[in-house]
Amino acid sequence: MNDSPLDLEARAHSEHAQELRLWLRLLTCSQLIEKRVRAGLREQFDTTLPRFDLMAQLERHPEGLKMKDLSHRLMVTGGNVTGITDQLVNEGLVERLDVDGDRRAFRVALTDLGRTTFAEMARQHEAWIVDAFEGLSPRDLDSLHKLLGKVKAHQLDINQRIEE
Amino acid sequence: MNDSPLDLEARAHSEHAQELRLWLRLLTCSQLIEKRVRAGLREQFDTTLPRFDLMAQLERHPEGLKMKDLSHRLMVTGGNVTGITDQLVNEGLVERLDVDGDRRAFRVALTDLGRTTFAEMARQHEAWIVDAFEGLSPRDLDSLHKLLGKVKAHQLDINQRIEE
DNA sequence: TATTGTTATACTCTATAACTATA
DNA sequence: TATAGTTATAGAGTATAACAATA
Repeated sequence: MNDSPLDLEARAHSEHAQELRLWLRLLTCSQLIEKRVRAGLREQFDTTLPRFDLMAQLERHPEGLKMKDLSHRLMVTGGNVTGITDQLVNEGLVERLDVDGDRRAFRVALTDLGRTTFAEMARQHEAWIVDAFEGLSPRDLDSLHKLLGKVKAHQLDINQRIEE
Repeated sequence: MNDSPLDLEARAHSEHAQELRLWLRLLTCSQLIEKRVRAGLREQFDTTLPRFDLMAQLERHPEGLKMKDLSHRLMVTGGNVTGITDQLVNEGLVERLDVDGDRRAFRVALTDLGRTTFAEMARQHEAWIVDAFEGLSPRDLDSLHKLLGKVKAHQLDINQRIEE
């Protein structure tokens, strides 16, 4: 498969070099970890990250989530959620349940099989992630989390401005 | 298009909650920024991130890069590089040049048009990135860069072990 | 009229494997 | 035999837009 280094960080060269370098490093880190997670999900569970993410959302909402909520939470458009949900329904991991008082919508929820399957995947997923941050002290983890919190807050801020 | 928050961070709940939360936040941040960059490249330049990344590599190597080097640097397999390169060649942004002493290979390099086109894109790209990290002080930027440096080093470390 | 969800379509990116041509 | 690159294929993910059913 892929080799190692990737020279993505190579393209920083202006007065805003600091921001560019940071972005490229951020992108590199998340791509490297994400590649590992995707590969693991495919090899060990024959599944994909979007499917895992959808199930993760449902695990936190045992009563189920409407398609629209899923679409919003997963940051993808409706048609995609339909597709992924269909796959999971076909495999018996997920089911569509009625919503009282709105016959257009329904709740998507994990089945028993879905719950036990997800538990296994989540356990393994956790191990990959712990491994990914192995080199960092608890203090580092905390600093990183806080700094990224600022970044995230600013992004959501921008998005909100755009939506209005 | 997409709304705002995304509840991806919702799935953290074990003794390793710290690592999981960090990963989900890291993923969220890079996805939010990446979405903005992709949208901008599409809307303003009718191009894509992989194409931009390929051109960015070439800009740093005016003498050109071999397909294999590009494949390695961009972390994708050879067939993909052929495809993206073909597109860029068709649009006159990039060209394939001979390599002395190896008639199997050639150098891919930016054309004059490619160079001026890329310069424009890079200028805009930089503005998006600066904007994305607007809320952070130079000190924050630096801390973040260093911490992510540890993460990256560890990932490359793991990859190396796997390759051997 | 607006909303929920589906369907149909098209495009990009990706990996894999078989292939050609050089080395 | 090994390497550089291409081709062919298949699959995942995405957005868009038109559509049906219900509110």
